[in-house]
Amino acid sequence: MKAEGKTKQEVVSEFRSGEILRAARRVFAAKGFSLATVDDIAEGAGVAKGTLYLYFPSKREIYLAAFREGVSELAAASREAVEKAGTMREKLRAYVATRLRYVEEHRDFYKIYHAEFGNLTHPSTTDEWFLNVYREQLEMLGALLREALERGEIRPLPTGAMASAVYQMVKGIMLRRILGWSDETVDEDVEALCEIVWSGIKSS
Amino acid sequence: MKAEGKTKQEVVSEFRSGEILRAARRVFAAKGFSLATVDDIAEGAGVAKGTLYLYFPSKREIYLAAFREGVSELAAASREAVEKAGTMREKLRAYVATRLRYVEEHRDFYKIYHAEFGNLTHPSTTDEWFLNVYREQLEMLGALLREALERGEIRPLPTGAMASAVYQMVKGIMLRRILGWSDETVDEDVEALCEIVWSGIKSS
DNA sequence: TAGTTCACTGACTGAGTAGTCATTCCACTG
DNA sequence: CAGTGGAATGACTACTCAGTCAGTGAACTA
Repeated sequence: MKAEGKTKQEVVSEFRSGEILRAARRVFAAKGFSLATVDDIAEGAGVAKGTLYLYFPSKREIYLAAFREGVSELAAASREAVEKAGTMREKLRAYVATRLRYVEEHRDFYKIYHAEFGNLTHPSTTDEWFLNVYREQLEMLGALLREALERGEIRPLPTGAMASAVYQMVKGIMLRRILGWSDETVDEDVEALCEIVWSGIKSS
Repeated sequence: MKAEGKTKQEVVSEFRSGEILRAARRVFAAKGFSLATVDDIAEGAGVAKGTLYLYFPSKREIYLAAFREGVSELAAASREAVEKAGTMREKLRAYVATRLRYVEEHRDFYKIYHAEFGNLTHPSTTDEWFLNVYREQLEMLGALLREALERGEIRPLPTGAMASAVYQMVKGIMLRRILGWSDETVDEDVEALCEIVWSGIKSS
């Protein structure tokens, strides 16, 4: 019972999983789930294919592990940013800024995340899980909007529709940046987006 | 040289291609490109697999044919609606309404269209083609916004970012409807969306 | 009626790939 | 240094599936 911190084995093991996930994210981002092969990932991680299966039970689980990490981080960061901010307008800006910045620094993650959205209408690879994540994300925005609505800060429009619109607007700007179609800096995009959204929903 | 209208063969041939494409759209919408099999489509169309290859050279071409038709229709309808409308605000409403209504009646198409967006960051199935379609769609919106900007109808924000935001907002509402998460009627969604967008961009 | 054509069929082929497992390698122990 | 256990390997298996093609039969033709 050598119970101090981490055993050597644990360290090595974590290092390996980490390397595998890094490689997986690169490969899945570049090719998508179906076209990426397990051999690609093994090669990218610098290990033999068999080794992958010592750490993960299947290709899908590798994918999910690579994906979940980012999704959780992004969701947590968004939530935290919103909670910290004061006024509705500040919350909005915090939300937009946090997400755009996160994606800017995790481009491989964004590509997977974005691709997975495409599967939302035919749940396959990630089954129900990601659908629920999306629902929760919208629900968080929805709750925020309902509160603001009660305080009369925003106009009386269906909050569900507003939440979808805001969420996807942000995602659209992310896509634009990833495709290299934006000349603006992140901050400029944040600024423009906040302007549009806030003018769009605030009570006049 | 029996050159009146269509020969019997042509009629039969068109009927077959039509049936195949209808089946293809159903299958691709339900499973996505990779998980859909050619056998699925053949079964859905009520013909043998070999028959598909009399009408289309490959799985990918079936997919593209099923996809292109809808994309072109939607793009044409959007453009036409916008051109017919008078003021900027009317153009916006025409754009939103046309698209939401089209998707409402072509749900299978929307699922393919939506899924294909996910591949935009790793061009594979549709290669460059769909990327260009998307670019053109944004460009149409962008041009519209630039004109309005020159006339001082909307506020001075980057038109590219605005176009992305608007486009994706509409797409987000489509997704919401397809997932069955919207209690609103199409017209109510159109109304809400127009409100948000117009308030968001019009000059104050 | 016998002959010809051709759309159609579906069993088959071959390529590609997820997952396995007998073997090798190496770090550590006594 | 010999012995041991477990991590790592990669050739191999089992399977899926896009695409093929020899064969069938129904509709025409002479």
